[in-house]
Amino acid sequence: MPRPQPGGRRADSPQAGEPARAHAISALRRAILTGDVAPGQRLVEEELAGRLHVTRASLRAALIGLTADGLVERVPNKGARVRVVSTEEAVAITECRMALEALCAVKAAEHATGKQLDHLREIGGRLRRCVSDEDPLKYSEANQELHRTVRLISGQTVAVTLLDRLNAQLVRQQFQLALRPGRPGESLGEHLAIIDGITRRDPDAADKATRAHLSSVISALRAAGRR
Amino acid sequence: MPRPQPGGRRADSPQAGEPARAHAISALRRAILTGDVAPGQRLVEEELAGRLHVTRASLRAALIGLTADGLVERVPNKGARVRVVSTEEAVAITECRMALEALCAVKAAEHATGKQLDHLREIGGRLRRCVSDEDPLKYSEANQELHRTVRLISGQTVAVTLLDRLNAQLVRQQFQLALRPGRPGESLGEHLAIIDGITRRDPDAADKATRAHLSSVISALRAAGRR
DNA sequence: CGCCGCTAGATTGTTGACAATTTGCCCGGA
DNA sequence: TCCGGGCAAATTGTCAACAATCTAGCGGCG
Repeated sequence: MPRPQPGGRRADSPQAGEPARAHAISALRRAILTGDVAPGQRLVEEELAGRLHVTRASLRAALIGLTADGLVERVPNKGARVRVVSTEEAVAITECRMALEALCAVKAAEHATGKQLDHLREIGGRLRRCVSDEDPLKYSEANQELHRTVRLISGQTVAVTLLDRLNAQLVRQQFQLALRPGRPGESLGEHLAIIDGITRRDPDAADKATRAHLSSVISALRAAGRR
Repeated sequence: MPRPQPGGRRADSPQAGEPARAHAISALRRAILTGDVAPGQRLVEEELAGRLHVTRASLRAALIGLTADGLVERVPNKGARVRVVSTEEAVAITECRMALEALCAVKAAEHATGKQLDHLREIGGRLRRCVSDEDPLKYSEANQELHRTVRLISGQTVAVTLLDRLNAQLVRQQFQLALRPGRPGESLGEHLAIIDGITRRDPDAADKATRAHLSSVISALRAAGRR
């Protein structure tokens, strides 16, 4: 039965448009990001199509889209696999993040509203609390929100789009990093420095703080990759 | 010769793999970049498929790929159009370029081989000659090669990939810019400064020169957009 | 005379079947 | 035993037809 009745289907894909393709994309993306499908694993079109209740054509379109996002690798006539990012690639990606996030931080420092600055300060307080409570998961969460907020304030939609793509490729590494004991406390000062630079409306300080933070992330990535 | 089938398609699409899709992508991309199809123009699947001698499925896959590259805009159930980049968007894109090209310039200054430096100097000489000959087309060409070479030397494959995408969206604007009288002479100094910084292996100078150059490009974009 | 619903055309989204390519395996021979 | 040809299964690439959706023009009604 190709038509799942209104009550049926999954509990997702709410929006209309290209239902099958959109559903396939979001489901696959989620599966990759959460690790439900392992990196390097083959993605056989027919099998996945069956599992997601879409046709091969729709799933193929989804694979093409995810390939552009860097989450999937496709080689002609051989098939698609979940992309594996080596430590070196992760470092290179983070270097690009450094350049782009610094740009966002500068712009954020230049034209943030008072309300937005309050939000940043609030996040800073939350980060502090998470460290003293030794809650790495919540810390990682607040961390993500910090970066996201800085981007939002910057208003650099192009840079934000690029950053979102880059970050999606690193979720696994970042997750591992966040769980390393001591890491949150290590990065807290760097995060606070970024917030400080922006709230003081000092673009240069925000730039330097962002770069310092991501340099530290690169060191941590390298250290984690060596094991 | 790969395998010219007796039926004889067109005189192109030489490589194997996904012949139809690849052919459609390259043909469409070329058409968009050269302006054969105007920005904002609707891209009707059936019509294009017929023109390129591929089926709608293949062409649709190509459209999805080009959408990810930012060359095409697709809205569900309404169709695809050639993406138009406003002046503001062009500026935002160039700001991202600034961040990423500066990164490449720094890396290039840090680890370029002597041979690569010779190549840069050779390009510098060519730029000078084009200005004194007042040949804006050749200048633009050499300009492109300069940026491409810097990226190549940097070895930052991730940044290069992003930059290629960003640049593809700007070809039209850059082309218009290059034809403005006086513009080549204006940017010559900036380009030479970039080359100088890299050949002197001075990352900081390369960084500053690259940013100065792209700031100038942004000014020129704004000026051109106001008319 | 102007506005609303409606039908018809055009266009996109989806489907299942067909063709081409790759890969692993089996079998015969040295 | 080891090697190579070639067959067969699996998988991807392509195709043409079908269904859903949107757009525009037209006639009826207030």
